[in-house]
Amino acid sequence: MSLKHAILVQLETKPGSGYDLLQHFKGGLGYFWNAKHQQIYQQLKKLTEQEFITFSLEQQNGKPDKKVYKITELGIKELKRWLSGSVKPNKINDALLVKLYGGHLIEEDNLVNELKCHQQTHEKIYNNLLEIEQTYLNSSLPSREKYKLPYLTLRRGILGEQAWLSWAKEALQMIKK
Amino acid sequence: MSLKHAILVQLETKPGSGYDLLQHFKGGLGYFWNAKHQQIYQQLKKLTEQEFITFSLEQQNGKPDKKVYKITELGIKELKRWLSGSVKPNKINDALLVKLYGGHLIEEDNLVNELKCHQQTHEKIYNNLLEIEQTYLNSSLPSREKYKLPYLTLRRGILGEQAWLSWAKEALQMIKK
DNA sequence: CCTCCCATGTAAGCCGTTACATGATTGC
DNA sequence: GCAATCATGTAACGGCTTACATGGGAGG
Repeated sequence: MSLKHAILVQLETKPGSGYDLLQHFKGGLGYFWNAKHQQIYQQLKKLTEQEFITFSLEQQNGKPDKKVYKITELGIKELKRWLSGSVKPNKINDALLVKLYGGHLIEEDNLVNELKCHQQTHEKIYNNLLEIEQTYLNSSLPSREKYKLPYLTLRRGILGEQAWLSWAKEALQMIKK
Repeated sequence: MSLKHAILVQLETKPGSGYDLLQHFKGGLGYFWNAKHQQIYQQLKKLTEQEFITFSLEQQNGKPDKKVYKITELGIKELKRWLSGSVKPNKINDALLVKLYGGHLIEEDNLVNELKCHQQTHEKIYNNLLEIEQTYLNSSLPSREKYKLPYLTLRRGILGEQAWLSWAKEALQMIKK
């Protein structure tokens, strides 16, 4: 049930539309949570009903209208309540590993191709994260201080992807042998 | 929708009860998928209806009866079909990172404690995985060859946990500064 | 023309969690 | 006595995915 709180956290730092939130969830700093637009719009609706957020309509020229959401006092209270509680360690449900585990039932080429395909995806994400890190590291000291905690989530992404890529290299070598 | 296939993969290597499967999902080699008993029993029911698995009742002395499931020909066919397809990269939904991201709203001590608490959990998992690795590495060559692919999923776990622990160390240092 | 981007939603259905339920045995 | 382990399930609810739906503007 953290999508709600992931949205609240984002809106607390900066008001935005459902579409804006979606971009964040796709992009780098949204590394920590994934959501599709359908789910985001549904949650925004619920959060509005609960009065944790409000929205104002913004007209744009040449583009559709936007609903710009921002967090309310009540929303900040709820967010603080949630942040003060403890969260459960992340659980891992990785379909690729299920496939590997049962890999003896299929052709080796299939396995190798799948791994290489995933490797490419992870390399892209990794490079993307490194770019964002560079932007952070080149920013001013007060800015770096301000975004210290979000930067830590970025670091989690970077170290996680490094580990994934090391593993993939090792795995490909071992399969080919 | 991979829990079904995670179960099939497990039953393909060795028949077992719902309870046995649960232990696998909790223990080391089940690192790649998580499930609670309620969900496992439900899926076993569905898989039985679809005739991908069958079960036989086994009586035990001093313990409740067991339903020992095993995969059918049809089940193996279905499993091979699924294994031959491609799977999507894993998505990350990490509540701890959401909490960190919004950490400026709560006290630093809260954040540090939460991190340390998760650190302990991950250390336990890590040590557990290393133990299993030792058992694998000390096994006979034909055995090592046989469990080559499951071993790769174990390696994923080990490298993943190493990365997590490195990150946590870094994060704690950075927060305290 | 076709595709991508912007921007928002509804509805159906499966996936997963939480709560509830039972009952014997073993160890502290 | 109390908790843990073995062993299996049902029911309700909320989370998440997939499919369907609309509609204008920009660029190739």
